[in-house]
Amino acid sequence: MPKYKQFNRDKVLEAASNVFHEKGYNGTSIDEILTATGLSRSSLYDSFKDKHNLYLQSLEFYKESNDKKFQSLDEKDLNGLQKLETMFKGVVNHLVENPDDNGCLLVNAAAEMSKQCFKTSQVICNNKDEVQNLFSSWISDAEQKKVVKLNKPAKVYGQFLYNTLCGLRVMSQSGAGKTELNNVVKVALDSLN
Amino acid sequence: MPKYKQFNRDKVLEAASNVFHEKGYNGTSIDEILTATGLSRSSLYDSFKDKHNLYLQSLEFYKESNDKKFQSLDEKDLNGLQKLETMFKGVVNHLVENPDDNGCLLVNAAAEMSKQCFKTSQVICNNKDEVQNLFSSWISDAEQKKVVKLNKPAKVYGQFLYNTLCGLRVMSQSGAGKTELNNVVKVALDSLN
DNA sequence: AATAATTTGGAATATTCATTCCGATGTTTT
DNA sequence: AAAACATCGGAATGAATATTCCAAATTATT
Repeated sequence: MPKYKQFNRDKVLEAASNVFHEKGYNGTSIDEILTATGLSRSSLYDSFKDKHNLYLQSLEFYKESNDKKFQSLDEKDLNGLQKLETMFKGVVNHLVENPDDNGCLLVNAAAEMSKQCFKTSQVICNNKDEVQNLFSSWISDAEQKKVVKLNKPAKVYGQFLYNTLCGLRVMSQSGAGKTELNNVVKVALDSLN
Repeated sequence: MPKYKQFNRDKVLEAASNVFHEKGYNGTSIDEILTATGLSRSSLYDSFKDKHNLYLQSLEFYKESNDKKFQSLDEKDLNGLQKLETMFKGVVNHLVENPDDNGCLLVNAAAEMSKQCFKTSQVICNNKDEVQNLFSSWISDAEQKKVVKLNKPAKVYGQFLYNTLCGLRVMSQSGAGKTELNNVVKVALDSLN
C-alpha cells in the first residue's frame, strides 16, 4: 500500500508484548503475533528483523511503559511511604481484578530467558536496579519526613521491597488470592518501622 | 533388550526435570530430553505418554525432592526461627554458588505455564500452600519458644516468607548478587520481631 | 499522468518438532 | 533351548515453525 509505514510502532509493540506476556517467548508463534498486531509477515520482518529482536523491543517497550507509571506516581505530592503504599495497593488491585493477567512480563522473561539470552538479562537487571533505586529514594524520603524509622540503610529496604514485588507476581501466578497478597504487603511495609 | 524396564524412573525424572528447569517447557525438545535421560524415543513415549505428561511428572518429582529437603530440616532439633534461618541461608548459598542454576523449576513453571495448564497450576498451588503451612508452623514454634514476638497471626508471616522466597528466586535470575540476597533475607527475618 | 519509492499479501522454503511404528534385541519362563 | 514377551533403536510421518521472496498495491513526487 503505502509510502510511509501504515502501523504505529508503539501499538505494534504493545500488542506484541501482550502476546509474549500471555504465552512467553517460546510459547508464541509469529502467526499469533501477526494476528495480534494486524501486521503482515513481511512488514514485521522488515521493521523488526526477527522474532528474537521483536521480543527484546517488546520487553523494552513494556519496561518503559512501566517506568512511566512509576514516574507519574513519583511526581505525586505524597511522602515516600505513601508512594510505596499506593504502588503496592495498585499492584495487588490489578492482580486481583485481572486474574487472567499473566503476572509481569519482565518477571516471566527472567524465568524463561535470563539464562539463555544475555540481552534479555540486561533489560531485566537494569529494570531491577532502577526500581530498587526508586524505592530506596522513596524510603529515604519517608525517613527524612520521619514517617518511618529504619535500622538499616534505605538501599537495603529498596532491595527488600523489590524482592517483595517480584514475589507478589509469582504468588498471583500460584493461585494466591486478595487477602494473601494484602497480607504480604502489610508485613512488608510494617518492616519499615 | 529387557523384559523389565532398563531405566530408573526417578533418575529419568531427575534428568528430565533438570532440562525443563534449564530451558522451560516450550524451550526443551524431546531430543534434548532423550540425550539427557539416555532413554530411547519409544521407551519415553511408552512410559511417559508424551512431553506434557512427562513435564507434569517432572514437576511433581521436583516438588517431592524439595519436600524431602524441607522435611529433613523440619526434623532437626532447632527452633522454628533457626529452621527459617537455615533454610534461607541454604537457598541463598545455593543460588550464589550455582550462578548457572536457573532459579526454581516451580517458580519458572508458574511463570511459563500456570495460565495455560490447569494441572501445572495445581501442582504449583499445592506446593505454595504446603510450604506456607510449614513456614507458619515454624513461626508458631518460634513464637511459643519466645524467640520472636509477632503482632499478626503466624499464618500471615508464613505467606509473607513464602513470598520472600519466591522473590529470591526471581532476584537471582535478575542478576542479584550475594549481598543483595542476604540483605533481603535479613530484612525479612527481622520483621519477625 | 507517469515514475519512483515503499509497504504489503501470501506463496514458498527449509527447519524443527512431537509422535508413531516396526523390526531387532534381549530376558524370563517353560 | 525355545517360545513368549516387553523394551529398544531408529527410521518415518506429518504438523508447526521461522524466515525469505516476489509481485501487487498504494502513495508521494515530478
